[in-house]
Amino acid sequence: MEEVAKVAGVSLATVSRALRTPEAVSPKLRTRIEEVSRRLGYAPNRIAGSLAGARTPLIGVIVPSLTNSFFAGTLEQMTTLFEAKGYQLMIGQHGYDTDREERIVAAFASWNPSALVVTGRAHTRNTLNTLSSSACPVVEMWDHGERPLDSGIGFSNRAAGKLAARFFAEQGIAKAAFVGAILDKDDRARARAEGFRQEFLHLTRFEPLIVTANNRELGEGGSALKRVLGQQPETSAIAFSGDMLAVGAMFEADRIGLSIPGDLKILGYGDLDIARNTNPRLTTIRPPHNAIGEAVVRHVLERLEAPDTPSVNLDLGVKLILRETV
Amino acid sequence: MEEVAKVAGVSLATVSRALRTPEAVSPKLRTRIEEVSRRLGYAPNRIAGSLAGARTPLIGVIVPSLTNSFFAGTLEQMTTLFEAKGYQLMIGQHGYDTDREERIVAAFASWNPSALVVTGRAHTRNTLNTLSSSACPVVEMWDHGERPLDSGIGFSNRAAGKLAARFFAEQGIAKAAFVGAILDKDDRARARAEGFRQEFLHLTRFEPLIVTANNRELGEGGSALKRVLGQQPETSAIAFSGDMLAVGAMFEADRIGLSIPGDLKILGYGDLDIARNTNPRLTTIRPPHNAIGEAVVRHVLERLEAPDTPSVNLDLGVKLILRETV
DNA sequence: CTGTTAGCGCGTTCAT
DNA sequence: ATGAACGCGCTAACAG
Repeated sequence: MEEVAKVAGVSLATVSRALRTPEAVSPKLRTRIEEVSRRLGYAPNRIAGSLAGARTPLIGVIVPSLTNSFFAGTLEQMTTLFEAKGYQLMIGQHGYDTDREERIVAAFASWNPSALVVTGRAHTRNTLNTLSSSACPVVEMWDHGERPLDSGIGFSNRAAGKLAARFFAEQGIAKAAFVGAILDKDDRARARAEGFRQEFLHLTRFEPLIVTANNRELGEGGSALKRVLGQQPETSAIAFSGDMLAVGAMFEADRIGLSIPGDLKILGYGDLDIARNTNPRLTTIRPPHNAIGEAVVRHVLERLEAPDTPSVNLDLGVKLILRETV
Repeated sequence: MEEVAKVAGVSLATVSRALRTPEAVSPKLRTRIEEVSRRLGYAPNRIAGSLAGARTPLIGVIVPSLTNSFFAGTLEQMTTLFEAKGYQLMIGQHGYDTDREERIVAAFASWNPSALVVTGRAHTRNTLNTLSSSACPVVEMWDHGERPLDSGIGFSNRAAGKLAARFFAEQGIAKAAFVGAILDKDDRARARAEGFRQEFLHLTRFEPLIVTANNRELGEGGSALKRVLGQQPETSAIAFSGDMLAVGAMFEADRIGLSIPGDLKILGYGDLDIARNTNPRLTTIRPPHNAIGEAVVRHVLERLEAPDTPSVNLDLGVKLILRETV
């Protein structure tokens, strides 16, 4: 910057202003400075800039997994929307491990980000402390419940589970099952399972079978189906914690000669692209995936532009997409 | 930090040392300082630290898309491996837009990262300039070719296309097609398409049909199949630029009563989890996805630990996974 | 509108 | 082994 200033014949401060707040510099100097800094290939040092300015254009976003297409989608959306406003996403991933989350949150907070976005509502004490003592807006996304730390934007996973149970109960199903991926670690999937169990029991007086899958991929859907049928042969309907598991079960059903929905009804969750392309097409519950990313960005931007904007706690709801597997 | 120093009754420098290089401080003071800083919830300011230290623990990684499961997988892997060494990933995504890439690279470079990892070999002049003038190691991943900017770790997409063509040619196929997603933007998919076309033409003297799909999802695979059959009804084998497209085509084939591989042979690319679960199971080409992430991390770590480590240019190769759709 | 000056919070010499 | 002092590159006040 010193060199630019020297060549352009101005002071350091003017160079800084010309690049940071061009409207505060006379057009003549501005163009000259811009020209010189381009010619010299000058790139401002963000680190020094933020040290002096006490704020970075960084938004920390922490998700459990990057390969989970929901989070990948949210991140892709947020990246694009924030980029347009000059913010840059700092992405963290903890693999459903709250201790790892704690370390990542601490690391992110030390960068003085403009905002911090985390997934879900289950955090360690320390995470909570770090989050609440950081000066920036904090958003908990992808879940909904009472009293978020700061702002909450998502939907009730428990309600999603209940919706599935109610749907099955209305069809007069007595023997149902819920297959969930890593229910021990994924508290949102667990909330759906729990909502399903409670509501189904409440409405039908039958206790549904709950089965845990080891991951959210197709192969596990197939083997989970076998386990369900082994433990509860009369099962006539299964709800899954993800579309991929559901599709895996459909493939497996095909292999063992079960017809869908005749012999077995299948309900997915996610409404991924694949859901409207299988044969038969998959009935599924759609979370507000696009709405979440948009709402988070909009809210954070508002808070950043008008710091007195109040926190929010939004429930964006879920939707049953009726197709052909139920 | 000042507060910690005061409470512990030492100087700022000693606090810094106790936290940064504990072995340089007497055990007594060290434990006292650690205790105090924990009690006070002191979190060092990374920004100030890097300004003084002239290097950040940040690794910039730029991919075209986060929802593409290959890149998501590589990122997830890299996140975990780098995290274990105290590095933090800074992730960027440009949606196959080289101008956006240029801006992201510039933004990342201004953070003084420890390393910069980009996807592919096609970049704008400015990107190339920024990259080569940044002091850190630079890795171009997911593709292979002559003379990378600094280090290259990937495989030859052209060779992958040729492999598919050779495989079809050996089966005596005359009417073949290649369906690729966004071939206008994704230069790696285009390299596969081009390799396929050249090799198939070379071996059979038949020009294959090349069709572009608008995205890499299942729905597009189905409609691409219809387009292929419309333009070249005698097509007996199709290679796809992605497994999801291939599976979409399989579903569509099922709907229109085409049997696979009897009436139509299908070859995927990616070897996603779904490939070994469809009925019939999908024959596909597997890129070295896990090997890429690992190799990038290993190489970057080596360069960081021993700065005189030479650059590399690795071709990790692809593999044909023979299953039941060909 | 422009220049001068004072830090931002820490790592790192250099003395001691 | 410890402390004092400097400076990393820039932005924000202030003065002119």
